[in-house]
Amino acid sequence: MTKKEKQTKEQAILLAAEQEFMTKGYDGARTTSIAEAAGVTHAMLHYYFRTKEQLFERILNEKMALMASSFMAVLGDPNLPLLKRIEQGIVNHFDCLMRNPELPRFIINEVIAHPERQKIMRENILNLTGPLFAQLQNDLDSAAKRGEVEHMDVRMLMLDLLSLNVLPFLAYPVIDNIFSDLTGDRRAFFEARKAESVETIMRRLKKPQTI
Amino acid sequence: MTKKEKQTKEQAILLAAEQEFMTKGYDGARTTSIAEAAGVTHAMLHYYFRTKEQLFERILNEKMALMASSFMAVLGDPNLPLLKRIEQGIVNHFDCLMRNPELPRFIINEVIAHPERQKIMRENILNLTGPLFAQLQNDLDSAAKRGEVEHMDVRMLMLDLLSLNVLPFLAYPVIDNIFSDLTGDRRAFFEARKAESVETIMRRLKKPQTI
DNA sequence: ATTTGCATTAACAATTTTGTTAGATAAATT
DNA sequence: AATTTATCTAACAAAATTGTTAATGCAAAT
Repeated sequence: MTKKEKQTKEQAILLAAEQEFMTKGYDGARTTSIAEAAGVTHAMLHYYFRTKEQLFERILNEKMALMASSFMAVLGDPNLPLLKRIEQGIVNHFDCLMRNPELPRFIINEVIAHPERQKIMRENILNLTGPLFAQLQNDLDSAAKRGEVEHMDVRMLMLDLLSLNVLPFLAYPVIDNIFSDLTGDRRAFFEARKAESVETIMRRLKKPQTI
Repeated sequence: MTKKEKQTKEQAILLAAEQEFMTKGYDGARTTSIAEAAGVTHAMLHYYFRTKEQLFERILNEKMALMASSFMAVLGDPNLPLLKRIEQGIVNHFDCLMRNPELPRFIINEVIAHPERQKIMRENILNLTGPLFAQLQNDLDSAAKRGEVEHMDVRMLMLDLLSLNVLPFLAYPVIDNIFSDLTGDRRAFFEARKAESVETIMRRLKKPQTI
């Protein structure tokens, strides 16, 4: 067997593991199912990755990086005017979620199941985004002083935004049961939600015009 | 052993099961841990509930009912003026979540893990809330015609509201890592989020005053 | 060509986890 | 009191699940 074919097998395991872990979580995933889906004996899985735990860490790290990049996306282009920038951030972030709809649920569940992983996450995300959030807070304050927007804590704004963007993905199967007619066309539903996120955040930020 | 003591044992198992299932989910829960936490032999667990699956169903049904009642809470008192009513709905719903912070995650995860349970949920929730949502849509339309609020699809409004209210609970451990200073005082954090939900939804609904 | 080292397999093993059962004990019913 | 029924325990059992290992094959390096 050539080197290329070896890499293919290892890759196949990683791919199958990603699928299994993302949909069933660590506890629900079975190493035998992963091996079977990858088309290899389950001994191979242990040969390449030692333990279920270590294989999982590979996937988790990958997804943590994705999570971090989604937090970067939300910040938008700092050269744009503030409101345009935030609108762009919302759209970027939402599009990122459309490409990775099960990402939030996976991260949340696994961080809660193993709180010791919170440290990894803090390092992965906070260090990258912390200074950028601070920068955005400055820009917000300036715009507020000029009367362009309401004065707001950037963290509260981010939470509003993340809530509106993330929950439809997190709770899709539940929403689908309650508002089935609304979600029938999945693509259209998410496009509508994206627009609604923008609208709601813009209204949260814009100063009401007084007479 | 008297009847009362028997009920106590059965109750102890249910209580321990609730704790275990809510925090670890079906896959992560162990019947032996439940029995141990309840202070009984694990044979007793099988004696009273036959299987892990059946014990789980008991807990799930209980939580589905709670979920349904939280959806009722969100609708508020129909006799209040529309905006007051919606504000009250948000606060009711949020308070309900404060008393049951892990409810949304539990329901979402278990419904996704076993899609056949979606039917149970539909019956539990949609039948109760469906007509009431339709009623609220009427009230919204009337108020919009009178120019008091923006015209909105009630389902989109509900999703905005549920998103803002639910996500802080769903993602608390993650948020806690990113905005640790904000969440340090857990109670204060949630009170602030409650107010923010109200503020954001009110701004989403109110017509901007034109000159 | 021989050696070296990685890749692979099949069989095995340990542990965990759920579930059962037969028999003992207590409670309720007659 | 005798009988019946429900509760309880300890031991056992089956299955699933993760992980190991010894033997084998194969490719590349020497």
